[in-house]
Amino acid sequence: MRISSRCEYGLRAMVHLAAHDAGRPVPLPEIAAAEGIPAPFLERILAKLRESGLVKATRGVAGGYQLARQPADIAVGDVVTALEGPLSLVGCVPDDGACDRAESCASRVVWRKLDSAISGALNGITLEDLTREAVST
Amino acid sequence: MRISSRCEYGLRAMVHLAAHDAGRPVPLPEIAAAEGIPAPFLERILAKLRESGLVKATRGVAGGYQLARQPADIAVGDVVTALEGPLSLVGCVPDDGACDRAESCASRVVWRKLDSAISGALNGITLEDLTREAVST
DNA sequence: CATAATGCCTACCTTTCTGGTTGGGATTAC
DNA sequence: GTAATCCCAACCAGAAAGGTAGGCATTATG
Repeated sequence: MRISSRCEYGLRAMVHLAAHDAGRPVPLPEIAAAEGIPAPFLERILAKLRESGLVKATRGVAGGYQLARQPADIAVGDVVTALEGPLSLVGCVPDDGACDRAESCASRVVWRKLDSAISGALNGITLEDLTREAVST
Repeated sequence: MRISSRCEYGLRAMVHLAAHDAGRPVPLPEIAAAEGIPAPFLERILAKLRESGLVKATRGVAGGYQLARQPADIAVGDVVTALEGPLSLVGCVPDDGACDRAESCASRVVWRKLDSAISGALNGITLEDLTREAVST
């Protein structure tokens, strides 16, 4: 159970955008260089974030990416969900019909609790919280 | 971010052992049949659990598996750690030297918090807690 | 002892995911 | 028109997941 690079990169990029927001869009190569992320890879990550409505892109020469909402309105959970799909850890937690064994339901208690612990942790932190902690360069 | 079948199967097997403990070892095929787990796959899972000292095996005709400790002394986190390796989600959380970027350290706050939320949830539930909830067949 | 039930071990296989790269387009400020 | 930028689709190597096959070691029982 490990966080994927995609997810880590995505969050770092979002924090970068939150910290370097000065009205103008931030070009992808700049983010990639500052964060040490392979540019083509970051491109696909930002594409997902754009499809999920978390960032907006401006094309053309002075283009780049910007947060679509205020940093205080974007939770870390939003970013992770956009990149990794639903936070749910096991199929039977959201779906009540997938579980037909008695013992299975016993362990289900665990996954359900784990699920809420994770969502709680991730949804309780916003990008604004993170920029406060970052060394603003 | 999804719980692996290995982990789910392992926990179910452990709950089964906790619920069906009558002094005699429970043979693997019995667990496999009761829980709907492919026997050869379960075999490797139990091997890991045995190496981690969570179950003990008896060979020979009336052999099988038993919990190595009392159900109240085995946390779900023990099982997950045995099967999935350390619970840590990202390399830089335990290792202080792996992180050289300022922004990276900002997101580190997230992973650290997530880490403790997960460990808290998993270490707070024991097998005994789970057998209390299971329909004891 | 022979046999059958069991645990133990190694190797293999297929599918999917991860983390990338390549290369070419479309848009737009200058 | 040109250069910077976003957009997109295809491809690729390596690892992991999930599972299978087959054989060896141990032991209770007749």
